[in-house]
Amino acid sequence: MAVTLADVAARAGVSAATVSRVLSGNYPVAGATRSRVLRAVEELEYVVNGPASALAAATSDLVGVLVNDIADPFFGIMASAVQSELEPGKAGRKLAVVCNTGGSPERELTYLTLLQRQRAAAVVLTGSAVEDPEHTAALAARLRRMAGAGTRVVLCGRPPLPEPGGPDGADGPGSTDGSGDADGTAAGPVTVAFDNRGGARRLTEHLLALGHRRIGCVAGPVERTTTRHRLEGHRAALAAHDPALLADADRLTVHGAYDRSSGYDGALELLRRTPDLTAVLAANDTAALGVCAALRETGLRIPGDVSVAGFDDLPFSADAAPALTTVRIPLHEAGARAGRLALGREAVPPGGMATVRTELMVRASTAPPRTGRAPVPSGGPTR
Amino acid sequence: MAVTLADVAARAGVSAATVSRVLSGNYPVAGATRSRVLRAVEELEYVVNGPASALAAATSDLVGVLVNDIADPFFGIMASAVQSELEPGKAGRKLAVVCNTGGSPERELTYLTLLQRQRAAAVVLTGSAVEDPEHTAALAARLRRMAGAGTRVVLCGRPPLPEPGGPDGADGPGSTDGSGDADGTAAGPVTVAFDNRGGARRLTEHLLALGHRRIGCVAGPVERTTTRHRLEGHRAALAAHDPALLADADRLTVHGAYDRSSGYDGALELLRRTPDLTAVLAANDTAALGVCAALRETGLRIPGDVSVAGFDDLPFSADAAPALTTVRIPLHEAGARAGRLALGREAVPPGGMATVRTELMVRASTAPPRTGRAPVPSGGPTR
DNA sequence: CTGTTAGCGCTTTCAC
DNA sequence: GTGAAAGCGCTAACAG
Repeated sequence: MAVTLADVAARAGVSAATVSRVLSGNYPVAGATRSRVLRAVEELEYVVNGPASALAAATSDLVGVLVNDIADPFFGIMASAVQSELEPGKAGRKLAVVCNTGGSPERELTYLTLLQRQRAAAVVLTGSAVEDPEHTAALAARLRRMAGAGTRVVLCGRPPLPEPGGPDGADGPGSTDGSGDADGTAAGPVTVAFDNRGGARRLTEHLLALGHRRIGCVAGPVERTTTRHRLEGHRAALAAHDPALLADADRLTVHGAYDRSSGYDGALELLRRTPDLTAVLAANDTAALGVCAALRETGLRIPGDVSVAGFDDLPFSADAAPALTTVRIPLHEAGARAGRLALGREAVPPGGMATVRTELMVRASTAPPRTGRAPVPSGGPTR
Repeated sequence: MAVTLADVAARAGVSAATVSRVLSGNYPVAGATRSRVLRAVEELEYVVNGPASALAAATSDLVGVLVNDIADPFFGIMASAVQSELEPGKAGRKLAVVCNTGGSPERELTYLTLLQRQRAAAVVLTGSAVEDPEHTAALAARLRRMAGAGTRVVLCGRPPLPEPGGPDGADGPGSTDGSGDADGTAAGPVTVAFDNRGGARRLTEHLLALGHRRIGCVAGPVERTTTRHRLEGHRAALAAHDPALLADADRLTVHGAYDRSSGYDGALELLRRTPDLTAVLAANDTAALGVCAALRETGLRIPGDVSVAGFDDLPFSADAAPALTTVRIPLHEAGARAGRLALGREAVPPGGMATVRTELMVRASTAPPRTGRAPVPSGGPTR
């Protein structure tokens, strides 16, 4: 059907092996022969058969990038950065496979299986991980197996995997061969973590310094590492400032997804519970936009009546009105680093983990609380 | 090294062929045998070798999705939609490969080669196409070849490919086999186009109806189909309303990328050229945010002094302050449809092309022009 | 430097 | 219903 190596070899008057060598370029070939082969390739419009070469060479040039939501720029930026590192010299070009898990543990595993089938050269898991112990164990086992088989595993924006840990009886055979395959490339998973805790803590300290005491939190989904870390940072700041503030923390916290409508709904719920709150911390910038919309529709001014802060510092945050105070995560740098790690082009950090610093970006959406503000105007939101 | 089909067969006490049949499920196998095989698979933690099976079956389960900028939600939303259609029943699961071309023609071709190597089941090209004749011809030829080889080709958000057209001598052998390979699946490229022209036209008509006459345009990159179509729609509306308006059209148009800073810079340039303009049309919503920022920093109010409109209706547009008047493109629906077409799960529309309607979304950023407004305040932007 | 020779792991007729 | 055998197209030792 299609043109094969043999066809090219025939036309160039050489053996298939020679054509293969010319194409992969990792072997000495006479200049004359090489150009003759190249010409034949051109003339026949030959295109290497990927599966065949992957089968014979037992390697593939696929790199999987798992994201929780590709429509969210948070992931788009990281994916783009990972991919930008995947094309060094024309030769070792890798193909990034972006897989959208939708945040579902099952799909995460499913895609990993697909990637495993393809004998992917590496996989990069981005964003928060689900904290269900069962899933975590299954995921860790799967990733360890892939790493053992030579696939590089990089975690970007989530904490390291738990160690093999506790005994795990009732398992099929072959479950004890966890040790590396004497392969050399089979280092365990590498992590590029974000300092969500520190960022959240600094953000809350900023609000506290401005004089806020009743700070609402529209947190992310429960059972997610990122959600937990940001909340922990927030509460640590509260505790350090005045342990008494912790008393109201639960009432001042609602959970939702990392999206606009969760911010909108969450803000309304918070306002219902605590009409006199003076600030709202959103799960991320996207949710912050929803919070702002809800406040505005309720008749509250930002930051006059209520201060609002986001997280991530996505591109649109600086352009929101008012510009959003948020915590910047160097997503591009983190993704690029993950990409290099996935290719083995960067030394693995000590302990297999690097933490990316986050930076507080103070902008117009936060200001000192207005003392003695009247509670929520009657009427409620207009939508 | 890894567990193979033969290992599973041995453990289950059957032949490799039987295991293969059980796994692919497209062949009658005795119930008892099937469960025995399945158990062996479980116990051995067997994972199919993708390349090997792709080689033997001469098909792959990869679907390539080419995007111009994965960090842009415009593409993220479409990619996500395409992918969401790629997993019907557990069985025929396809793996979406999102490739970021960065809008570069070379990379577009490079990725297509990579996909061709992998014998991708389908490729979906999203977003605007570069209009360089040479590239267009190369791209069309390449896509036709892939389609001829059985790969489904879908264009989403760009116009159909040109027909083979003019004679193209001086070509290698095998360049005349363009006709389908009697394969059945080898239909030519299918297109899901956006009605950019109509949307732009309606947007401009809206502005015209409000009373605007000096409308600036921060258009997208030159030589891009989307840019040209939106500009054509704009000018058609102008011409229909009053041909005299066309005279200033060129002076009132600047080009940039589809990003925030292009909108920012473009708005300043437009203001410099035409201080008394009363409205600005941005290339897309992201650029519109930049336009708004520039206007605000210049001391102009939106829509009081200048109306602003975007294009695409990305999620954040409704939350901008003021909420952005824009043209909604049903990106998710379009992407989903492209995904179904790529899988052959939806009938090819007549003529191989479907046009997705666009919808004018009138919000708060556009209003009647203020008559007799004073020109740009002195001082200029503060950044 | 180049050709020969074996497979890589799976799918798929064709017999039984 | 199941097994046997013949490749799919390429790479990777070995010879020469």
